[in-house]
Amino acid sequence: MAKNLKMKAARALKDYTQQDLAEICQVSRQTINAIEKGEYNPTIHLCVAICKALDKSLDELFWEEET
Amino acid sequence: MAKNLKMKAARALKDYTQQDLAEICQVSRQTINAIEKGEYNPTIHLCVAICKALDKSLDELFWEEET
DNA sequence: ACAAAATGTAAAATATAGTTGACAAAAAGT
DNA sequence: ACTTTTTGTCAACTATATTTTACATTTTGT
Repeated sequence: MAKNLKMKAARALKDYTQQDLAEICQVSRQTINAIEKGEYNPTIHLCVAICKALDKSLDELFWEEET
Repeated sequence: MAKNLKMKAARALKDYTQQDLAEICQVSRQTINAIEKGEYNPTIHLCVAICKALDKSLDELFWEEET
């Protein structure tokens, strides 16, 4: 899996630390870190929570062009 | 969780059975069934595969308005 | 240079996504 | 009415998302 730089950028735009975002989404900091690093595929529910926290759409942050 | 009727409708529009969609997405028929029934949250990777199979966007099929 | 905050990372545990096989109920075809 | 296809559902299993604890590294602030 590829790194999620779009998510990292959107988080930076909001001036949230990984910890901040984790708390808003009610997951651990490591989970946010792992998603940004592309280490695993989060559930859609978590993706939606992240999108709402960052004021972005699913397509903006999580669409994957490659197979 | 709520039923995913938008996904069911998009599948109907393509004239795919749950089995058809499952094979395209390389998951079991029961998994597709469970997602349409709203029994669990799929991973983003699977959501993207479903969207591609049904020619829909993530926002069209998987955005959740409620918390 | 130093301290504090933020990020990267790893191992062991838990929760839940997804599989497999099997059968019943409902819908569609003839 | 009958047969076939599709869908719903259940139980036991496997794979993996996510947690917790803990520590090292990097970045930021003073």
